[in-house]
Amino acid sequence: MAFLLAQLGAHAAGRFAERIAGLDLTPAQAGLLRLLARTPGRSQRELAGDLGMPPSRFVPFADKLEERGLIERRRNPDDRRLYALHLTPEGFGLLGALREVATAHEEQTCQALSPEEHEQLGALLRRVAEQQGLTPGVHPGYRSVR
Amino acid sequence: MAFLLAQLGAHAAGRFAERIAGLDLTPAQAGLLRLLARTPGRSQRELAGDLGMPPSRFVPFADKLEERGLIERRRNPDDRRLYALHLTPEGFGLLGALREVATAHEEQTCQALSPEEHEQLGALLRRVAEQQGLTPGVHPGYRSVR
DNA sequence: AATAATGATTACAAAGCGGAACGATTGTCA
DNA sequence: TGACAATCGTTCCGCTTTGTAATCATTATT
Repeated sequence: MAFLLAQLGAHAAGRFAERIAGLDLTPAQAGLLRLLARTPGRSQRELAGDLGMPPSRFVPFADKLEERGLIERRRNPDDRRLYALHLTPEGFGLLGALREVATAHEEQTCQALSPEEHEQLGALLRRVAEQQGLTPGVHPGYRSVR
Repeated sequence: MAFLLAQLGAHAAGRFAERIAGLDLTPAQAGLLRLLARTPGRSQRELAGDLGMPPSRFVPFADKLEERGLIERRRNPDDRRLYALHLTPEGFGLLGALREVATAHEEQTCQALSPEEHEQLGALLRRVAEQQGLTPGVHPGYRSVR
């Protein structure tokens, strides 16, 4: 059943990747936008950690989003070593489109379930996730498997 | 909740990968052993398709397992173009160890649930998987996301 | 004031990826 | 029967992705 979980998880992740490709986003990019929406102003190293990538790789990764005008690097006056990353207004706009895609994806994925079962499944998964020590909203699948 | 599914799936897959690393196996390698245990004698192209990798990449992939004496390429007398892949006795032996790891992984993953809930979760996931058109036992996560 | 530690960045080598092309074998069809 | 297309396994190759180590600027430590 853990196999089922991995199988379905990969399937859901794959379908989601296809959908957001229409917005010209990869799953990792969407993950960063989501992280910035929830907690703005964090340093690149922190964010890289949450996304599971080495800091060296985060730099060109953030560059692309900055060039597209979706995120912004602001200097931290208290500590000029680190940047504070923020969403631009364009970034917030794209985040809105992202949410729409996410809810459509949600519906399509759980099509087989009644609303009650849907809720039931969510409750069970949350219990498992919590016991496993997963941080809500942080997706460990962006990084390779070690 | 589709996000939760992907998150948990990646987590489960990652932990499983760590476990079987002790057997010097990657998830894809374990997947091939499992496929061969269920249906021996299939061609490389078929197996590559199930694992979601191009045939060109399957060759060195199978080479490693053959060098370790876990699988065997037998010529098909009826059609000498294709090989028939089989598990060796050593391969069966390792498969046994693999099953033990899998059940331990299963237990550890669903620790938070009672036996009834465990069964309940499995039933829900199977319903979703079937409706989504997933082939039982075939893990789409070995291939990159398209 | 000197040295260590931290964040962002660059440089670079290694591995992984899939498509195209090739030889061997088999199917098709006139 | 013979020519041609199709299939399987394999090799080749360019491209991308990956993580580690070195570098520079800034801050903490002593």
